[in-house]
Amino acid sequence: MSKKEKIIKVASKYFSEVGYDKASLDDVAKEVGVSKAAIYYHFKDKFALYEAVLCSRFGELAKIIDKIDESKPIEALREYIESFGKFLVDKPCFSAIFARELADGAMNMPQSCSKQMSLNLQKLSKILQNGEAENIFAKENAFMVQMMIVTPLINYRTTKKLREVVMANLRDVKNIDVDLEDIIPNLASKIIKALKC
Amino acid sequence: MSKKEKIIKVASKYFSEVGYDKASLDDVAKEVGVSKAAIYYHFKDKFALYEAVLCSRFGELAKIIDKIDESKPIEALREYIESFGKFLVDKPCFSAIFARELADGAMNMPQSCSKQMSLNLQKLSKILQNGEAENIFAKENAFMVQMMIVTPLINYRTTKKLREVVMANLRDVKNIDVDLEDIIPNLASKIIKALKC
DNA sequence: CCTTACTTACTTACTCGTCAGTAAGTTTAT
DNA sequence: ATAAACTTACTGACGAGTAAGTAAGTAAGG
Repeated sequence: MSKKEKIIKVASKYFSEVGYDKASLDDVAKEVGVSKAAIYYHFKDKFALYEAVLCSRFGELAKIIDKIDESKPIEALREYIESFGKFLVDKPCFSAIFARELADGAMNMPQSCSKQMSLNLQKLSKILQNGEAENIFAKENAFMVQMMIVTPLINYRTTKKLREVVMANLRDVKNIDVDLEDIIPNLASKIIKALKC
Repeated sequence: MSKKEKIIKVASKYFSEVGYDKASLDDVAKEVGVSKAAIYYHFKDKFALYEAVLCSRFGELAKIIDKIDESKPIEALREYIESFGKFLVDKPCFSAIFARELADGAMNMPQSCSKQMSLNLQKLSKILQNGEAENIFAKENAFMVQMMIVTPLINYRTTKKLREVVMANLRDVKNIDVDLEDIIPNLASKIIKALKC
């Protein structure tokens, strides 16, 4: 792995763990084993490094989503949700970064990333429209459905500690802290049920 | 309104708009019309001010949720979702702060707040259990249902600009940017449908 | 095949701005 | 008079970004 790739990898860990502002490039440099100026050799500034992290992830995701066959609406919707879920499981840093980005109003999301998010939404929109044409789904606001899928999943990862605190507070509420992997098919089934005519 | 209350109000605006780290107490002080040291007269440090903001909001929310009559599961669930939604509409600063807190893993959420969040979850859990006992709902993970309710709603507010960007990218995907008020009953119906046996 | 010119990929050592937090003094209300 | 509610003016630390230097490699010319 090149130094540049290593910088991206370590930076994505820091951005994920502590957020953009608290992530210190001094720390990133120290962990990579280079000087801070080496980061500035490869990236124009802190934000360019963040862009590199974000774009690589959103690019991978968009590729996966793009492959989904949208002809059978229910199967396609399940695959859409499960693909997204699997991506979060595979890329543990992505959940927190994405969640922060949404919470932040996607204020500093590079154009290329928002374009790829748009493509994902377009895919979902087509799936829903096909379902509507076949009288399987009712007419829906695609963005809202997107939010129903994306936000519970990305925030599930980020709230692990919160679940522990809540479980400590409430002894009678059980079985709260389930693995993300088990949550995904459950959410998929619920959303499909909610959308079916 | 006392200076202290005014500080909390302005601070909550800044925390909401730019997040904890970027919110500068110099800016808060300037907008309130006091010196920064006046903030330190009323609050031990920046985090204590943040706690005050957070606790006042979570306290109000918990009071509202606590009043819900949980005997009729479906009506109670609808009221739970709509009360939460209404709270977000009434307190526009809360969405972003809550969203950031969840994205952050609720790392710096004061105990008193996580306790009140636990109480909300307990209410939801009771509603679900009553529904289960009456064979209206299946057995559910209350935390996951909580996430399905809370995360789309809080992130809906924060993603207004993202929706505009997406709509500019995709001309054929229409009617995405609906008011939060209209989203709430829609989400409530969908979640109830998803949970019904 | 070896020297010169140039590039790549860094390092060291700094600057500069911002911002949380404070010490000490001042005004205001009771 | 004295306590509460401030203000002024500062410190100290941290972190983004940079200027200047350098070792190692590559290409070109003689």
